[in-house]
Amino acid sequence: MSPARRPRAKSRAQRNGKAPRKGALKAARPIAREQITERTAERSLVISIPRLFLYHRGLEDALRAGDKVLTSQELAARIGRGMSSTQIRKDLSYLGSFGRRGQGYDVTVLVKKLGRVLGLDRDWRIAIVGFGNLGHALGTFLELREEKFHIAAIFDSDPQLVGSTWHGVTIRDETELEAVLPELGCGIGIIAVPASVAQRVAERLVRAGVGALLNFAPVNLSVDAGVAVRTIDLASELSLLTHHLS
Amino acid sequence: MSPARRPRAKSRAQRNGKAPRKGALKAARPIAREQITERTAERSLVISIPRLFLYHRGLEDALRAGDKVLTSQELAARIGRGMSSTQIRKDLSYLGSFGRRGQGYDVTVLVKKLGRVLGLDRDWRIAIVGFGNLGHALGTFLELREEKFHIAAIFDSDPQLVGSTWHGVTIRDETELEAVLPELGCGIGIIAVPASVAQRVAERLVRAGVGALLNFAPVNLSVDAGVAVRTIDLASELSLLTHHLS
DNA sequence: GTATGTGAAGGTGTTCACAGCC
DNA sequence: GGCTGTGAACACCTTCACATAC
Repeated sequence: MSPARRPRAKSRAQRNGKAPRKGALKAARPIAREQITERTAERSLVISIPRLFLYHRGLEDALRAGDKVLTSQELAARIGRGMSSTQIRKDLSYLGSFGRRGQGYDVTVLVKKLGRVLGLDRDWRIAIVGFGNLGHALGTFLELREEKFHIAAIFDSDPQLVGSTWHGVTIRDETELEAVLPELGCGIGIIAVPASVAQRVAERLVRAGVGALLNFAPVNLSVDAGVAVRTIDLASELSLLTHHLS
Repeated sequence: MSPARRPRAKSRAQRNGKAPRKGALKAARPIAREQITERTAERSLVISIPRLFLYHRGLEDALRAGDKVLTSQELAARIGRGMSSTQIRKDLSYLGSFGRRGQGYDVTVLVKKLGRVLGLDRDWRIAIVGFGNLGHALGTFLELREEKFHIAAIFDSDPQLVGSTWHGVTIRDETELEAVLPELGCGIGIIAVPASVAQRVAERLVRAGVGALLNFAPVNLSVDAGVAVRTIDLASELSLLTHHLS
């Protein structure tokens, strides 16, 4: 370590003579007593997955625009809103070294790498439960716009709907869920049913082998640890916006 | 300060003789050089709005279940997933002292307080741009399920739709947006148009006086600071789930 | 020169531990 | 006894500053 290398304040470790703390990695933390909830299980550690999606989208845009090489600054500018080039470099460095110093990042290489990390290089089969207005709209949207996602099963409790087909998929009665779903190999379930039955539907989907749920009912689903849940609550989203307005 | 009050490690301030740091509040930070982006502007400071919505929903559930008083632990259990009672108490303490020590929180008082903070005690008028499958589903959902939100204007570019009415609202041509919208007093705009035109629609909504946007197009909208934007990107949500599965 | 990659510093949000009160 | 409210401790994530590489 050469002299004149640390013009900022002295490091905390130097000041108090303690060894750097990062090594321990929360080894012996006392287990929380007041809650049975398992301790998150998800280790996001510095790099955040949602941010990687932003990068991926930005890079895809750049690719469409014809860029072959992109610097972290250019990517940050493309993404906009508060993304710093440093943050991008830091995140990407956790996936390995893909850039060339002095040049930037090869767009195709990086898109491919991110795609693999994010699981975008595979196709996914989806089951929709609840094929009313919302379920129908979601299905249409995905079927038309997203090549990676295929609607492989549809369930509803409305006798008027059950039996008809939609884009080649037969709409089945909700009671058949456990019987039919396992052999269809759907990893993802979309819950577009009223709030009152959402929890029950979630449990049944999980029992049928679905490992991830996208929930549009305004309830906090509780499912086994190991099952991923994302809830999109339109009312909450709107309320967030109103909060900003007042 | 009595003796025997600090069994944990000595405070950083004590160890290195520095005064507590929290006072300064990032006063003279050098302005970022490499980006023109304005410095977030949003101060969330410890308490997070989305979390308050969780509390609000949990309390409403409790109210429906007949609870009059709730402890922070009970609320945490009701919300589930990684909410700690400490976190709840800390957040609520920023809004004032509403609990009774030894007892808990009065549910009705707290619901009302949170509702006021979150802007849930008012009605809101919404404009929907793009009335295809998704726009239609969103409109129906809100009209039927959410009393606080009223669809007050609908725009589409499809001549087949323009002119017809839906729940008493006439569907207008998108070109009329600037002419019609200002006098309808819509604070919120929902963007349910294809990604390719979303940015343009956003700009026009903002010019027509809309202060908050809920965007379903998979693009990062860039709008004036001061306009709130929430983007719900179904593809990204699904991709997040797939990441969990692989 | 330019841009990446990365330890260390710096802030921010969460958790702890306990005083205060019922 | 129980539960709230809160300063301080802590862990996490972001930003800085600079060595390294092109």
